[in-house]
Amino acid sequence: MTDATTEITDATVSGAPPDDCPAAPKMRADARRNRARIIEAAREVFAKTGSLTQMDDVAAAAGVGVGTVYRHFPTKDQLMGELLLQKFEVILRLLREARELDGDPGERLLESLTRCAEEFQHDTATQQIMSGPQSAAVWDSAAPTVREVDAVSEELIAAGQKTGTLRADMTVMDIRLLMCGLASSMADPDLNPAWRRHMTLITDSLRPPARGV
Amino acid sequence: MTDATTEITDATVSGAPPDDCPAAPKMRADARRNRARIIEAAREVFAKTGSLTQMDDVAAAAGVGVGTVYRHFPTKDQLMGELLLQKFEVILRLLREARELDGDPGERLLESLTRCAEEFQHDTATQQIMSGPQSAAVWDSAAPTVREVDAVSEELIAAGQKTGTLRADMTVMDIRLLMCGLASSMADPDLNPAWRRHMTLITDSLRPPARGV
Amino acid sequence: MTDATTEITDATVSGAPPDDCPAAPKMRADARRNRARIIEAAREVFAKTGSLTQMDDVAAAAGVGVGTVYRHFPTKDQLMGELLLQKFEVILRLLREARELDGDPGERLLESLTRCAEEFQHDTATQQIMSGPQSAAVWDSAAPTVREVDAVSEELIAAGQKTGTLRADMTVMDIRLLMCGLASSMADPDLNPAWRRHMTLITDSLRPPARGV
Amino acid sequence: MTDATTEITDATVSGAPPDDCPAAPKMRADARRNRARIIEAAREVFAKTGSLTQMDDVAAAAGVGVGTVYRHFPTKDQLMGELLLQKFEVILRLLREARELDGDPGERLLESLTRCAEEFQHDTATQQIMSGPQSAAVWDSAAPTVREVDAVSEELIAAGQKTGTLRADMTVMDIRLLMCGLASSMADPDLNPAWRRHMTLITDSLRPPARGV
DNA sequence: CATGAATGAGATTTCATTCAT
DNA sequence: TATGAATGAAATCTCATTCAT
Repeated sequence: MTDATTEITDATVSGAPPDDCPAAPKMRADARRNRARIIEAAREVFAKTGSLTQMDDVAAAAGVGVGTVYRHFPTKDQLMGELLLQKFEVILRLLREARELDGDPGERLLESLTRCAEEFQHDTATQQIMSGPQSAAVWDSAAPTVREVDAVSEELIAAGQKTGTLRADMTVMDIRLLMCGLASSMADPDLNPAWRRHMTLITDSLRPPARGV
Repeated sequence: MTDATTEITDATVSGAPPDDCPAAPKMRADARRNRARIIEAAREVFAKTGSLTQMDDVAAAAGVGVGTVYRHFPTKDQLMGELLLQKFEVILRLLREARELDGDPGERLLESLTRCAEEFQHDTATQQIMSGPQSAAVWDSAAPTVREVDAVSEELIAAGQKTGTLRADMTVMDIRLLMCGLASSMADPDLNPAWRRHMTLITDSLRPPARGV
Repeated sequence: MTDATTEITDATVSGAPPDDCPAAPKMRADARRNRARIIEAAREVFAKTGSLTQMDDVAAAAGVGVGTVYRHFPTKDQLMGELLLQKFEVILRLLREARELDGDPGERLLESLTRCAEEFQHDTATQQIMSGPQSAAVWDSAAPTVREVDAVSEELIAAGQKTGTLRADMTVMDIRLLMCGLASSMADPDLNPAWRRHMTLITDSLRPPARGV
Repeated sequence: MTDATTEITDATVSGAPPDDCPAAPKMRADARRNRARIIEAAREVFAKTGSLTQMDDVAAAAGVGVGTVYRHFPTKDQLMGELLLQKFEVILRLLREARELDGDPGERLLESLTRCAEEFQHDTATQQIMSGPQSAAVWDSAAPTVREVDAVSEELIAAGQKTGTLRADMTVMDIRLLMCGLASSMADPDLNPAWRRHMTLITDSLRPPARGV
């Protein structure tokens, strides 16, 4: 990873709390610790139980009272949004890494899609949020990161199309469609075990088709 | 198509209420009318509100009391299951028709997948039920039809593989994965308009990939 | 049984529908048949399920529609009242028979209390009605018969006190208290098997106590 | 009575919440206050409306929301169970006191039965719960106390039989049968005023009958 | 600030009773 | 007249969110 990437990553990924939220840099030490514990606990319990997880469960898992959870995330949607944001920050990092690596950019993109999928693999909540009909508010805080993800993707797509690895008509929309679909099949216990097969089909559909575009 | 097949299709698709349900052939005229209204209303309101739709809303939309809804569908899951069942009956019919038509069976299959998708296109209810995380009971009544769908699909896949239209490693599981994914992206208002593009990608991914299986 | 008794029994017991009810002597043959079937079915299903039996169940057991049940018994309470009435008619008959028999009247009374209990033994509904807090309406139609039962009881008590078999301070109220209590313990699945023991205690408590009244 | 026994009695009777319930000693002051208010309100409203009392009514009577009632008693059965438990704790105390007193143990037992009855006298709720057909779960939390009551009763019975005060064939089951019966007649507004008479009959039936066992 | 008790608007489901067929 | 479909007022229980301690 280059320095440039690291800088961007740090600024965008790590701290990055929503402005209206007491996660500002000057947060008290214990508050920051609590916030971290809550997010960690939320990730685990949402991953297990999906979006029907209750706020009380998150609080219990974090070892704090519900009130504390609400102090940091005034809404269940905002808490889920934070989890989503963090996932997309990881995704963004993966794509940026792919962009910096040597080798065919198309292949790099396809490989990082698989890596992204691996991030979802055990995270029921993210699967459900990505696939399902959630309240729009969940996406609010992740939106800027999603836009960055799209930007990096576009670069990679363009480069991959030049080398002929990716189909000429491919756009970021394709990635959204397919990854949304993947998340959905992953969220289904029956289909989840076959997710790598699904990934293969997705990958193949993004290469130039045998019969031409 | 043979007469026998047609008969079976008709018999299975049109009436086809679950055995334990008051939709038996000899239902009273008004009851049958109400049942139809409830299903229609359910489809509409589920499309609007998603799976968090309430039974009261269905009843109100159908212009009947809740009790009436419950008389016809003793459980919310069973009502959702009925919506699913009806869609799958249509799908089954489409696939059977494809099987009987002349021309390359692989192409027939791919075309009928598109036709199936057209069935979902405006049916947010089914999209959400298919893509979302539902209690398993929702699938109960549709299960036999789903199995028949799989059976017909398998025939078409085998034939399509012989003529080289479909990839050699394709199975019905692929269809499930991809169609579940399609339903999911369709259910997202942002992605829905691009569903034909999603369908194209799906179709392409089921043909033999350029680089071989 | 003497003729006199038979006459009374016939008049009081068999026909005897409440005045506001279409069970009047001039009921149509099929209506009378239906009424009988309903009562019979109600007795069985109430005996099994107790007072939480539903009207639909009664109708189903009788092989008629709910509407028909309601034609004969405008209220669940009235249907239960009819069952109660019939039980008390049997009780009345038993007590009258006791009165006519030879031998010590006190012993006759105590024996018929046991016989009455045998009538309840398998009839959960009557047990519950007698012991539990039911809507007063249930007792309405049985009330006159209950009064007759009391009258006969009083005769037997007086006679039994003369021969010294029954305690001198005994009244019909004692019977009510004790039989209500018996019904209650019978209604409890744990206590029910011991009901004959309960009966023994009851019987003993109605004889002159060892230490005098 | 030894000091130890007294201590245990106190410990068991006063606080004594079920272990799985938020009534643990370290409950917040307001929570404990609310819990007490709920129990008190429940007793009143159950006394009035019987076991068809609704949780909403209890909540309203206690001046709290339904949610609060459910926080303390996750089930209606558990709430009723608590009422029962508290009564049986009083009963247990009465019997233990009887065991420690001087004088004939049989007489002590019979007297404490009357005292127990006095506890029910104005508590329609307990009367109905004891006499009526309740779901078995209602008895769950009181079960251990009931067993202790039985144990103490057995001691007293054995001692009372030795002195000839109690009938030779008496068992705890007799007490259950008779007290269940008493509760039932008490619950009936018509019979309630005569409950002391009922108690007399019960007492007499537990002494050796004149004609021998 | 943290806590977790309290809130109360629903959510699903039941069932005595009514009424169109 | 008989039928059984329709009714809808409860009843129990849940859970995101608030607020007193």
